[in-house]
Amino acid sequence: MARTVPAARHGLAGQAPTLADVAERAGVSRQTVSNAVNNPELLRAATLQRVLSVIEDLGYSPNRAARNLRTRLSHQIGLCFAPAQEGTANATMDRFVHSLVDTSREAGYHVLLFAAAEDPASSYDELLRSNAVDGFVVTDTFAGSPETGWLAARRAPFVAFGRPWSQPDATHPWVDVDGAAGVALATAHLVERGHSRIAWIGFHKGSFIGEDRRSGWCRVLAESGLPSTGLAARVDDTVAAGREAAAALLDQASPSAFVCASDTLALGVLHALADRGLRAGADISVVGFDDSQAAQLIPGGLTSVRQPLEQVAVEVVAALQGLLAIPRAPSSGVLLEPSLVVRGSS
Amino acid sequence: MARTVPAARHGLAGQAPTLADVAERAGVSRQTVSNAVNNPELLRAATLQRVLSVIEDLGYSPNRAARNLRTRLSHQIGLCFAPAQEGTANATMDRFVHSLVDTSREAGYHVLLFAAAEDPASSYDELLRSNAVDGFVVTDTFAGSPETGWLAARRAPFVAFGRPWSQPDATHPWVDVDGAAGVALATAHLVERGHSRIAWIGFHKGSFIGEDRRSGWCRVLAESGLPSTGLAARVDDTVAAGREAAAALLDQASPSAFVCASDTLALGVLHALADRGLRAGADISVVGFDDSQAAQLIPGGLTSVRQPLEQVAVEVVAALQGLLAIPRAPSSGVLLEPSLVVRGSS
DNA sequence: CGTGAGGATTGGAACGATCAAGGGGGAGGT
DNA sequence: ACCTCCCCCTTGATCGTTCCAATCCTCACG
Repeated sequence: MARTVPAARHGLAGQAPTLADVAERAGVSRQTVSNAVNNPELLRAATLQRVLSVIEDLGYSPNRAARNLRTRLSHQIGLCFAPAQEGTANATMDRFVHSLVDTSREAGYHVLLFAAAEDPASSYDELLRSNAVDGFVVTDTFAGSPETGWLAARRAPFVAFGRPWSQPDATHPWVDVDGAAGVALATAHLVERGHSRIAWIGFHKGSFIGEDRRSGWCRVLAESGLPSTGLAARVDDTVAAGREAAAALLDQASPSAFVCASDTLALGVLHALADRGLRAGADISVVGFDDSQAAQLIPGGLTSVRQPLEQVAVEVVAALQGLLAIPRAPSSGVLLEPSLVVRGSS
Repeated sequence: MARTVPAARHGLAGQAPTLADVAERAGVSRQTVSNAVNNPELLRAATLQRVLSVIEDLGYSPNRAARNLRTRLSHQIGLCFAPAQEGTANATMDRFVHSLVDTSREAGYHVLLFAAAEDPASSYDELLRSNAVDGFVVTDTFAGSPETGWLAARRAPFVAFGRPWSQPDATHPWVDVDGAAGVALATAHLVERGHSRIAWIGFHKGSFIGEDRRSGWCRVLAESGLPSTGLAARVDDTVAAGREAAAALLDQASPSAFVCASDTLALGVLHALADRGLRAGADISVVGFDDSQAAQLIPGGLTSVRQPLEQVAVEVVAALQGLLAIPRAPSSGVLLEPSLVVRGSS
């Protein structure tokens, strides 16, 4: 029946000190130590000082599991990690994830990665039911993904990076980058450079993102009184498709510049130019979208639209915090402005 | 004094069912439900069946926090996420992280990301003390990072992606890719193509990785009876440095091919070639290292050494599992062979 | 038919934190 | 002197799971 005396543990190496250990050593109760950590303003200055110094001495950190169990909060955010497709220049994930991790840390959250299983819903569901995460950050709502609808129905806290294109009645918070504005920047830049026949290579018509970006091109051309007919192509997001589309446009519409919906497509254009001995920048201008490593590093450099991913992360975390503080808060969307990074290709 | 009857909870939406709920409904004890989940072989077939179907009905998932608290295991792996530097073509993180997440899931682990704070040790320490993770995966031991030494001293379970170059007496498990073998592949490939003056552009002498990779170049040249003197440069890992080094070598040593320690440097070489109107592949061959997006997508394509990151992840997880199963297991290192992806630049 | 062996199942305690409610004591008002 | 209030701190209960030891059941065997 002999209960282990807490004091006996102090010697045991490898045994992390608990709140009770700190309490005993500081001569206060467990709750007081807890308050010292979570609500320091409740303690008298002298007591706080004493407790904190013991915490320091013992190297105490609250046990996450115990805290999570009691508070029903994990202080973890789930993120489904979809890496860049091989063969594309998509560059968002790396930078975004880093920003998200940084921002989350400041907000007291950790980022838990998971991969989508065969059944997408089950991964989310399992994490949620088991209380492993407090909420989710959902990216790639690009493709009109079903996750958002599913999570919303389940009343799970989540913030989307990407607008709910296909569900105009969606009520979840989201953060997105104004692709149309980015492409408008790019197009205006080319107009300013004196180009009058500016072509567009974008995604298929079914892509909301593609059409949104395209609208920026349309708008600036219209505002500038420049032609757009016959100057647009809509293709798959691959280098090969961009190359073919560029070749066709060069043959049929003699453009002097290309604006592309992605760096991948822009690289396709560069291929097509190289095929004909044309020089990017000098002979034909090219602008991409995403500011990928490839855009930054290829000889000459590729002018590209850069998404403010750091700020996206900040807004996402802010929205998620709001959501967790007030579960049924009114939803809202945040639209951020991208910038244009000018390099040798224009 | 009225205790809430468990049955009362069934109606409450939003309240996740607990083990006790399942037990009551299945007419067994909590422990039996626990066994059904964790040690099904202990139950009689009929009982197991019954319990599992109730679990299914109720949509029960064990509460992670409670389980972690009791077992002192979090089933989470910590990974310090260092994104690719802007302005370089380093491409390892994205692919590796994805593979790690996938492999971990199969092994029953989740990946927890964190960012290195000002004090590197404190981030690791806090996660460890608070029991947020069971172990770590440490990358970037490239720079002879102090984390490994610190973690080892703390007897924290961790596996390094990267050899303990600077600590030959290190006893932790590690997984690495044989850079020398990769560069040897690349050099042999160029020799086979008929090149006899093959230059090397690598990292500064202090870089163990750089010297390792360089040794692959040396070895193949020696084996082939080809010259190496005057054909090597050691510079910063930037495009600009690669460009300058290539220019200098072209002027002074008239090489017909370049092998580089990174795609970043190789892109610098491509710049230098472009500066002089030389065509990569046709006039001068170039091989990079890392198979970055830029290597894959630039016009012509850049031949590059590709690390088997998927397999690295598998080995890392396996090593970590072993470590967690037997804390003081003898350490071991795993060295994997990279492959060469041949593209237009050679 | 009792009995022991061994597998299946159970109840109580514990993991380490927070919540909710309950004191002790000094200051201030009556 | 007494009551009240507020501040600071303590005590007991609880979150949902697993560990441990004990109990129940089943069945073969003497």
